[in-house]
Amino acid sequence: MASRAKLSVNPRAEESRSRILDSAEGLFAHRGFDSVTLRDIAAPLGLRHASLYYHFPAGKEELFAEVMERNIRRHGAGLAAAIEAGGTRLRGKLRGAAGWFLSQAPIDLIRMAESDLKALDPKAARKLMELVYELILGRLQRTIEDSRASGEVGPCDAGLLAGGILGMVESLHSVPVAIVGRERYAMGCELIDVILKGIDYEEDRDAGG
Amino acid sequence: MASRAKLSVNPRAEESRSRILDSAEGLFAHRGFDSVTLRDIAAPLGLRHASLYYHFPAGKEELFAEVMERNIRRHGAGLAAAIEAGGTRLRGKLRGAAGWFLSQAPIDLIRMAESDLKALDPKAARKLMELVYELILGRLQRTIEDSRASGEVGPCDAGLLAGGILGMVESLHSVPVAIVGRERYAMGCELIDVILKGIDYEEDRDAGG
DNA sequence: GTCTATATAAAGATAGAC
DNA sequence: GTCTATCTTTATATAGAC
Repeated sequence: MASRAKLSVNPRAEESRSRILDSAEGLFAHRGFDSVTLRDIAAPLGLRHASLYYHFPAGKEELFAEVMERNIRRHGAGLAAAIEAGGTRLRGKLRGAAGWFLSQAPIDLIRMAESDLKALDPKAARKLMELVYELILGRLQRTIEDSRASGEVGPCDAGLLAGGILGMVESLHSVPVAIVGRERYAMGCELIDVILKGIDYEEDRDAGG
Repeated sequence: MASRAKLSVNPRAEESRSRILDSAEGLFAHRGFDSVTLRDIAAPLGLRHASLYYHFPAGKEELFAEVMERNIRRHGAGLAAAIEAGGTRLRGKLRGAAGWFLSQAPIDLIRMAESDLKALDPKAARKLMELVYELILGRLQRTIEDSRASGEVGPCDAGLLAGGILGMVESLHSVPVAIVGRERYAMGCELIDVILKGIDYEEDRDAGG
């Protein structure tokens, strides 16, 4: 975020740049690097794809890397806020997290690891993965660890659970809500309740902190 | 599987066709429809991409649809065998399932739903999704329901849990084993144990059946 | 800043030789 | 059955006008 050399301080340029990132974020998040073309990104903005090169001279790869970093940071910030808003108990925090994840485009870590990141140079790919671990998985993990420290839950591998919960909740993105006839958030809460029971969560114990 | 009009009964053709499907299966499973080219599929077989059109006259889409169907059926069969081999208790069955999933290329349902299947005509896409539900998620669901019926676990939404377990276990494909220093299968077992405890699994109760 | 026009590369697909 | 050769389309990317 800090090391990028800005081409201009023109507010019009910055806004245009930001709108491009917004458009690209949704498309890349849903369909991945290879499935999205620069024309897909430019068209909804009324732009020609060539115009994107003014803002991202190095082309698609640079745009994608920047979009992904922004996406992960935004996800992390939203997650932190959702956990915070969930209250002092772990159940509320995890429900908040689930609500946040399900309100956003999926974070498909499998596709990221197996496909998207292989299109980037290894250094950029590594950076993005580290951001995911730091801002998303790490946040979830620390939330669980805090509850563990305060005795709200029993012994458990918080890092493993964080990944498991994320994978579990994100997988709800692919369920056809119209067919199963149930809201994703409600399903997320039920799954979280199973996990909580599985790690001896007790609502009545003091949450500390 | 039954309705395809075979171009030939020549055993050489059938074998070649089968080798193409094998090559394509691994590539498509890991990287998805758009990221794999016909040249990627043909090259490792010492073939030119044009030769694929002999076996799949309708081109990439036909090849992909057939590969995916085969992949799902193979996955379902392997899953059934792994569950069977897991013994009579739910814990063993689910561990068998986890071991199977982790021995195969990831099933990325998010990518399938959000990206891959959109490249197919809706009828073919629908068929593939139904196969996933019938042969993979359905199998897991029935396994849980059987244990529920025999009193091995408490009340639970088996369909929801099946999806949750699949998403949870598949997400292990993206963890960097070299960094966390733990086998994926061991992590899968630990997550399954949490789920089982969360649905009141009791090893000692009679599993019935 | 965005455009048009174009270069270049790579993709899916087809025709016809062998 | 697989090849070579080629067509067409669609990408990314660049150059230069406005």
